[in-house]
Amino acid sequence: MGAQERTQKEKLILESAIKLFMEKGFHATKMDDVAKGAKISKGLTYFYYKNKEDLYMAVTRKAFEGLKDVFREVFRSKGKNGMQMLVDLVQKYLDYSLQNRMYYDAILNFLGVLSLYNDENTRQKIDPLILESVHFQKLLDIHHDCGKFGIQMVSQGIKDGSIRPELQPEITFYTIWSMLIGYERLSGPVNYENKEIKIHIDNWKPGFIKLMQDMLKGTIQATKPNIVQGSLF
Amino acid sequence: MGAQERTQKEKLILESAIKLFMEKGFHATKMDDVAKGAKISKGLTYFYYKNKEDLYMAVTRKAFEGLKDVFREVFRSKGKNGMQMLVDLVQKYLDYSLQNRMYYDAILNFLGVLSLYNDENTRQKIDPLILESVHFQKLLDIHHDCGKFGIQMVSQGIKDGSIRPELQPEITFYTIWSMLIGYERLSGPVNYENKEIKIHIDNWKPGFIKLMQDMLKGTIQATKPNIVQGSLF
DNA sequence: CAAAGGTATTAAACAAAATTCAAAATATAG
DNA sequence: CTATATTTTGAATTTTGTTTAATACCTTTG
Repeated sequence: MGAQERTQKEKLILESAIKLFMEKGFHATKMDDVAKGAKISKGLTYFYYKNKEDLYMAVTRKAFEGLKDVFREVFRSKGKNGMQMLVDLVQKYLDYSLQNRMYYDAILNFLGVLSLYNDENTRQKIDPLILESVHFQKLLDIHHDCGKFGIQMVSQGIKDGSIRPELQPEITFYTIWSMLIGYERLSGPVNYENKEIKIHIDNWKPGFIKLMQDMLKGTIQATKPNIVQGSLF
Repeated sequence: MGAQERTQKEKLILESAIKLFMEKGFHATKMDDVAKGAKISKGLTYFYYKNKEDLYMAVTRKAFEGLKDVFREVFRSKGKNGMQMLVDLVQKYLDYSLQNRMYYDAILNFLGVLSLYNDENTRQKIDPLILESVHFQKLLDIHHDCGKFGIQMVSQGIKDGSIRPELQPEITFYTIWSMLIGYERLSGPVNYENKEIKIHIDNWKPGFIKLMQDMLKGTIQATKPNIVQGSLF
């Protein structure tokens, strides 16, 4: 069996895992089911993936690679100034995170682990199986690349004058990324008491993007006031 | 044994669980250890908590109650306008999330579950044990209360003129909350290649808060430009 | 006060699922 | 075509969450 066939099998297992994780989530998915889905024996999954955590890291890697594609695609697109790139990024990022919930859960989980990893005092709290995974190492790079793309977009915006010059690219980009991460967690319909008003992704997103733009622009042009209108409290 | 003694035992178990979750995390903590820590038999933990998930929900509840205290405390503090309240909230929220990492993980996990819960199509993907937990129901209320506090702060700021009037309180508050959620996930030292510059919580936070303020204020007063200085790309 | 009934507690049994392993099948190379 | 390495399997093992049957304890009441 050549390396091609090997990766072939690896892919089969990965695809089975992705399908099941999407349907039932990580914990409800049994290694038995993954094997069945890939039409192999359970033991063989352990030949290609060290353990369930390693398999999850492989899934996470695929998820984060997809997100990195979003960053790259936006960054490579021609004829946009920095601000336009960032608005575009926000749109596409949110689309990706909301349309691939399981993937995004995986990314978020990785970011939590990363946060522990970057601090020597907390590193030992990470499940050793995660650190042993080859995919974890790759994820560090992918995360780094995304940050680099984003920071460059802000820098670009400062250079071309679409973003106010006193901003620091790193801090600014990380703040935007923070917003994006939280958005997905909070989105979805939220009911407020017996009132029928819901804060829903569909009517929240434009306001969210506008706020981000306001944050980056030098001057804010006031639109018509909108005070109590539509407000619950 | 009266109700007091009962809650006494419940607390003992909860405290043991919290201690262990903080030290080793949820998965690495075994029900056996929890029981040992509370100096009771393993079986008894199942008398007071239906299952491990239920116990985790109890921990999450304690975590979210602590966060709600932060919201309430800020909201009740006198002599502040809306903007000052929000800046205060951001400071205290980040302190809380960074000083209680395990608690915050639990809250974030709950927010993820909530996001599934609020959408009828995804609700069935939630582990039934979570939905059965009494603590889950309480968490819905606590989450709601936090939102209410935050939205009221923004409303207050619009009324007293410290926040620009065209903003919608709900959307604005949820956007701020998004930022806060993401901040914790991204914080910690991040290394960029061989350069020794790190984006660290300590030097990121002031810039983060400034950006949030800029977003809410009607006019942005430019400070001295800071373009390439300290920027990596 | 003693029997009855409920509540709390334990230790052992059970079950589910991840992981390991020894043996068998298959492929590859000399 | 034989020897060696790689792949694959199914069963054994282990770990750990959960259930249960038996026991101790406490409270009420006749």
